[in-house]
Amino acid sequence: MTTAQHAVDYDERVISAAREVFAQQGFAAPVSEIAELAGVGVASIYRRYPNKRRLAERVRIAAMSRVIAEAESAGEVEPDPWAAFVRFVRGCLRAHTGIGVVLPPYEESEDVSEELTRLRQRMIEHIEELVVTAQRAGQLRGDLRSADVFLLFKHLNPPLATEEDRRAELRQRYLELLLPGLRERADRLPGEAPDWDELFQMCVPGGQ
Amino acid sequence: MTTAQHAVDYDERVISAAREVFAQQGFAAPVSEIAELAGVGVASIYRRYPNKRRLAERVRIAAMSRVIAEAESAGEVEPDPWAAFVRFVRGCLRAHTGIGVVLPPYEESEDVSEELTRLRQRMIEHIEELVVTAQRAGQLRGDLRSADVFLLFKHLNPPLATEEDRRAELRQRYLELLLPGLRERADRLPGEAPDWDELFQMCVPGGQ
DNA sequence: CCCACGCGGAATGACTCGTTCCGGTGAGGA
DNA sequence: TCCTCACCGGAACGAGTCATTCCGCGTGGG
Repeated sequence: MTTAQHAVDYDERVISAAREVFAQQGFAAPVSEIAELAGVGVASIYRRYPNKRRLAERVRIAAMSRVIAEAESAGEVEPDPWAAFVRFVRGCLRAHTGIGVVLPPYEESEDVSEELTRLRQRMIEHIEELVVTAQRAGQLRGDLRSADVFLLFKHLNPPLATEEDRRAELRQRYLELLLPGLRERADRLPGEAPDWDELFQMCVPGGQ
Repeated sequence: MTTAQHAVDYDERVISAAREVFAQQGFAAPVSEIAELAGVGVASIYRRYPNKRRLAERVRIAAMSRVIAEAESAGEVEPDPWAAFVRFVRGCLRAHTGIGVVLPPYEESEDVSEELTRLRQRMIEHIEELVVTAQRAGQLRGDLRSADVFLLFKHLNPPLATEEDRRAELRQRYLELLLPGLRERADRLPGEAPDWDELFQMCVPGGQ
């Protein structure tokens, strides 16, 4: 069964590379890049998946499962609702979760598989629960909706935003979430300060 | 001078359309789309600008000037430092300011014009001042840096993010800015609630 | 009524990317 | 040791996209 084992490894490397590439660059990323990251030839990818779209679907299903797992474990590990919520958000943003792959539609006319639809529903329900629980405890601002969580994820995964995100209304909403967090407050945690020079260089065009 | 006036109108329409298109889709957007939005033929654009890059440079210079103007007027109009800061951020995000065009580098090896460099410096100084002033007044969280403002703008302009933004460190930082704003607090303003159904449909893939 | 001038949009050539094809290679059997 | 053959990497192919250029037309001034 050496051969079969080998095939499994191959699969795993490909899926993992696809998650990373798709999450960072969106589904428009070239297959060749996935192949390179996985250290295989493109043909090996096409030998296992009929086309790019199917590969993407597999990756999405895997990523959604991870998000669900993240939500479940967050609720179990952290008794405090706010802590659970924060743990979930942070967990989803860890690279290996691949939230960036969960968010964007592959294409306008994607015929969504049944499995994907079911997972999506479960995922939403889990997030809903985390939000509502934290709100009932008076720890999460009451006007937050689970849709906001997706919005937040989307903005934290810049390259994945689609046409609609640009709508002024959504930007407005996002800003409303952000600004209150910027005001000085006694209970703010110190937190680690990033390297300011580096941050500047990365954020400002034509950086010195 | 009817002809000259006509040419000016033309120019203005093109620049304005370019700002909109570039801000929304990034500099990779096709020139033809700018032409269509401006209601002119592509040739008319190339008759006035030698190539796409030069057009982009013009647009950036115009946008940076507007950002600077926004910062100046915010400081003058609002005596309260926090209000001035918020007004500036909101002002930059208004479509006609074109902050989305200011942020991204056009390309790796862009030879930045002198004018652009000078404007960039002025812009940074203005933002610095707004931030520091609000901090001295104890209204803006003290760990905010002007670089954060760019980071914020970048994330509020999803399609413009570049390779580097995805670095885990930056995401981490951004999250730190966001999360405190989500906690329940007495002084939170009510604000207008968006249409949740619509928000969901836009944020969740395969939306019902 | 004629004629440049300026315009819109089609044509061109370079390039990217999904998918397929092909020659090489190494493990395993004779 | 040599032969197979299943599997692999990367080159090849065809379609599509986009920056830039070219061309014939409409029109306003003479």
